[in-house]
Amino acid sequence: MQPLDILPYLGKLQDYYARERIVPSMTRLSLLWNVKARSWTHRIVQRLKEEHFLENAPGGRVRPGPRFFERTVGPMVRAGLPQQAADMQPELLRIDDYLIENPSQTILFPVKGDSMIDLGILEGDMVIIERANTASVGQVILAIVDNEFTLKVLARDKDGYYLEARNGRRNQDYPPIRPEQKLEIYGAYVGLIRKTRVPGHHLNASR
Amino acid sequence: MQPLDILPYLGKLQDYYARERIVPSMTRLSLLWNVKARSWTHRIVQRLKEEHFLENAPGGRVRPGPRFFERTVGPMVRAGLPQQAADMQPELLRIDDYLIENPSQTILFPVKGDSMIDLGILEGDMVIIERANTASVGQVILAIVDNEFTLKVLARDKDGYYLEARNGRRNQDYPPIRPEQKLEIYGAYVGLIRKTRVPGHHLNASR
DNA sequence: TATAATCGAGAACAATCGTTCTTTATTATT
DNA sequence: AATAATAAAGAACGATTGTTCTCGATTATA
Repeated sequence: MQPLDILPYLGKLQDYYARERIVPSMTRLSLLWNVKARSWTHRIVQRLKEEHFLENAPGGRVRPGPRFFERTVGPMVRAGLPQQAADMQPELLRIDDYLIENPSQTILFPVKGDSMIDLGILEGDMVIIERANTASVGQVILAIVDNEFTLKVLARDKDGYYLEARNGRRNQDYPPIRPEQKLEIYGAYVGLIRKTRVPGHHLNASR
Repeated sequence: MQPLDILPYLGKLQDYYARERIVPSMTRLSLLWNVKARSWTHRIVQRLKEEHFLENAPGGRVRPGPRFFERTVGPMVRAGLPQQAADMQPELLRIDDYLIENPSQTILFPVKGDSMIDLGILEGDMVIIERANTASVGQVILAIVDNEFTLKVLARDKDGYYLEARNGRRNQDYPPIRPEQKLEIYGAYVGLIRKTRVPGHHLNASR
């Protein structure tokens, strides 16, 4: 461990960040930490940076680093019990972070039908589509065919590009789609979210 | 719609925030938005605050507001192109709010194996589990069997409760699991997220 | 005890910050 | 064509920023 015990400072900052979702300035950090000198606060911050609890952000500002959201693991952890609980906890934005890379280019589309069931895309799911005009063969894309959106696999043979479904059991119901003239690609399938719970219905509604 | 079209500005800021996880200063926002005057940037920021895309943070700084993480939801069945829908305001959805109802009781678990493939749960997906000690027959639950987590369907016959897989093609590989003594339920399957993009790999890497 | 390292405070600095005010272009409306 | 509203830029303000330097107090080590 470091000579300077930075963990109490880190704890206070973590609590503050959970409240305000921002790393404050040196002056406000000094107030939060009961440190009189901004220079000393500055030094503590640098220690926290060295330990990757904090890191530099553009504009000389500071943001949480990779270790900032680590949770201290208690001593009584049963074997096999949720280690996973540590990595993702209170940050509500993390799922969003995980799934969405370019927010302005990303749109959700509810799925109708079972034409892509072999890829685990079910009716009622929401597919995450990132806008793109091009794609490569084998990719799952959202295309516009006859003024309707269709989620299919982009394929190609000697006659050109076409769209394939992925439903092995009802293959005859989903023949390949060959566009009359042009194949308009709207975006690429980059992820999926599914909510199985009935809205408003709570599982443990014992109250 | 607002007189000043703030959505393009919002989009750029959202992308920036996805990268840097910080709302920059006015000066840097001006650079990002190609606005010459900091005063004009200031005004756009205030519009975004009025619409609750941004909000004030301690120290005169700015942080994302409640609507910052909303995603647009596109139409799936409706005929017509999205440009036609320009007049009607698009539906917005926050992924986290949509999926998670009780954050403190919710944990993500990565999926191993294909035993639940018939329900569209694939290896590599993240299932959303809400803690619960009880469940009803037919529900998908995360149970603890032999100190390991297992995602299965809760079933019951004359001999008592047991766990079923859902893989029609390899049924013989996943026989029903009958606990020796007690069946420990960890939580209920309430949703799923899937990221198909390879992390760090951009689809349109044409540079 | 002597000495070095660390802890903590204060002062000072240029740079940047958010904000406000004024002025000029552009657009829409009458 | 006249008028109003909006979009955009520029200048300037004091306040706050991150950083560095210096100097006493405390602690550990030799």
